[in-house]
Amino acid sequence: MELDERKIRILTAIIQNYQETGEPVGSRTISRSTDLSLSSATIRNEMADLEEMGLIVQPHTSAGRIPTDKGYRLYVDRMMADQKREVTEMKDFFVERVDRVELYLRQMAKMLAANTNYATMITGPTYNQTKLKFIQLSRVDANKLLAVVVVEGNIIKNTMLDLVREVTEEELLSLNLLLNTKLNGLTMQEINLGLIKDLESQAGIHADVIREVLDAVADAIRVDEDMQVYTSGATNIFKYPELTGGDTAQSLISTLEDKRELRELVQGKLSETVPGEGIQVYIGEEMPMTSMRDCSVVTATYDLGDGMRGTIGIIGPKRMDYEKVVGTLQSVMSQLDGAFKEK
Amino acid sequence: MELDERKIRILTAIIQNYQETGEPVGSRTISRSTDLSLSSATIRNEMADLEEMGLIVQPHTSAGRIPTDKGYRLYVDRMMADQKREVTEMKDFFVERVDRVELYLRQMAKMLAANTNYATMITGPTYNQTKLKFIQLSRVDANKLLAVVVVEGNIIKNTMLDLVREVTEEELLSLNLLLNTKLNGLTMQEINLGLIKDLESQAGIHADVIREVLDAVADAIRVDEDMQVYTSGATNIFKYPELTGGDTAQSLISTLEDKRELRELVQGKLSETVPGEGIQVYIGEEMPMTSMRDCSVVTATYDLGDGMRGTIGIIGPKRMDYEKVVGTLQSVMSQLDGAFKEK
DNA sequence: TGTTAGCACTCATTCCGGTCGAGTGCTAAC
DNA sequence: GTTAGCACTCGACCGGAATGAGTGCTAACA
Repeated sequence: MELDERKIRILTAIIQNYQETGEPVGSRTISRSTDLSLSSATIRNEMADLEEMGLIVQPHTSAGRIPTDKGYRLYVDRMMADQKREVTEMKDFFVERVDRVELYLRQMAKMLAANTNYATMITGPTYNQTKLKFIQLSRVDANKLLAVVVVEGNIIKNTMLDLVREVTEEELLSLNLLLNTKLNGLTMQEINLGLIKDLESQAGIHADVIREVLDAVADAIRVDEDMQVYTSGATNIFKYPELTGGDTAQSLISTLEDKRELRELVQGKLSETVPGEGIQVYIGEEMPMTSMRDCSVVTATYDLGDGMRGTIGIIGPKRMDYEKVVGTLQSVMSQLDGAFKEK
Repeated sequence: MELDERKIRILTAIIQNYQETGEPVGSRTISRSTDLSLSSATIRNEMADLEEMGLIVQPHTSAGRIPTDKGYRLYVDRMMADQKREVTEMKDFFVERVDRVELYLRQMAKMLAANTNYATMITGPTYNQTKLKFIQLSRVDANKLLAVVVVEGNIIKNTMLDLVREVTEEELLSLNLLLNTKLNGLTMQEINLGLIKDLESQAGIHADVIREVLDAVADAIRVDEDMQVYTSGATNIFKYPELTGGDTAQSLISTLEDKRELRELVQGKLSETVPGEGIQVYIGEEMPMTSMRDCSVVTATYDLGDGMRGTIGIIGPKRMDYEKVVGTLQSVMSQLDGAFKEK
């Protein structure tokens, strides 16, 4: 079966109409709304073809047609290919510049949800490739040290560590000096066993302490476990009747609330993301999570500079306004790009 | 109208039955379920009295009765007066001891939600009365300082500050020493203008810098703005049909998601909480927020020691199991009590 | 060969009337 | 004061008729 220009225009018309109304769209509607000036009967013939091709279905006999996942996929792919997409302007897009990434991302999620009317999620950046900038050990109690670690982008992390062995004031001082001179500017990957051995021998204090300190440092900038996920606008999904029927709404909100699952998803996806464009669309069954089988998810990877990358996701019904969402995400990307980079 | 023992037993029976089923309860049901051995007709007479007193209503003619807010209030007040309440044991109540209060509270909220099947919220502690324990200024960049503030309970806060004026290494060293000796052990309230003047004169460096640093310290331990609120189990409300009808579920979840409103509520409530027992019950209309008009909220104030107090709230339908909830909260309170105190 | 008008058909939705049953209020008897 | 009996109310449920949007198919038309 040939997929000619007219069929595509009809498919597009169906998708766009369904996007607005959420109702199955009939042949008459298409016949009037498009500028093809074809009668409903002709449209019906074409629609029969489109259905045969698996791009649209009717939810029940004698109802209008709605697009299938495959239909959306075709539409989205064509849309993504059109590079002449204009960046949609955003209302109220003013996020105050703060030094806390966390707050920034939280606001960003909120803003995105308000602008798109979909649910949003945004993950904190991973620090994989990030360079250490500053390490400071301070005595807080007799046998309690506070380790403060600053990485590039001025992200601050800290942990408290209980010492098994006493450390003198002088040892602490030299340890601080040693750590800063040796580790500064290195990424986590670059701190290998050889370097650790090297440090241990040079420290002049017991190896246990060094080991403990390094563990704390690693702990402070650990990525997997406490990668934060911020969500917003979960209740937006109530705006789409096709998601509120049954318990899809409930399970969806559950997934958004319990961030663990989202985190795993993102970590799985992130690794396979192509570094290029970065914006990806997952439609219905393409999502691994069952709770999102009735949704589409658009993700984008942001880069705060210095290899600190995270993911933004927009979760909505399959009939979401892909064009707007992709545009919005691109505009956000450009805002985020290097937002925390040194000026 | 006299409220004798028998009426109270009937009211209690109605409330408890309604608690389980969520359906209006009829006279026959009461007649069989209680050990009063009265016929349904007698119960009907009593129920008519109870209705006249405004303790129960029928949702429509010829339906069973359900308790009113006033009825619940009576029930709860009597229950709270019974001090011989046994502490309900909790399943899976093992929160790993962590040094991060945040994580701890988050887990706590989750655990509570899982145990009670209601939605829960828990606020981070306020630091009003908290004493400073340790201050550390470190140079990160040429004109960027990192201020790390540790308060009692080993809560760590930090901010980055940009200096308008250069500070030498020696100045930094003496500043650290000065700050620690002068401010250690003081609460925020105790750092007044006289003390600041004193510091400025002793510092031997420009007053601007002192001012900037103190602002940063104040900023780091500021309480109002970024008091965190952790919620969990929001989707539990889907388990109660009377909350899912209409858009109450939606607006409820919205309120839980958008923590701002909760924060304001808690801040309002907290101030008027009597320091004694601490557990309070708000039924239906007693809540200031319209989105919670169909709910009851049970709150408790916890004390981590050193005056770090916060609030735990459990949000459920009016027919929530007050007895269990109050018991659970009390058990949690005893766990939390001084959990972060130095041993 | 592509397009269109007409027509019969399908099927979800809505409305309506009837039945059912749980529950009540009232009265009279115990 | 308690209970049995009875009429009454009203929501819930069910089945059928009416409605209407939308389709597929066929035949006519350009």
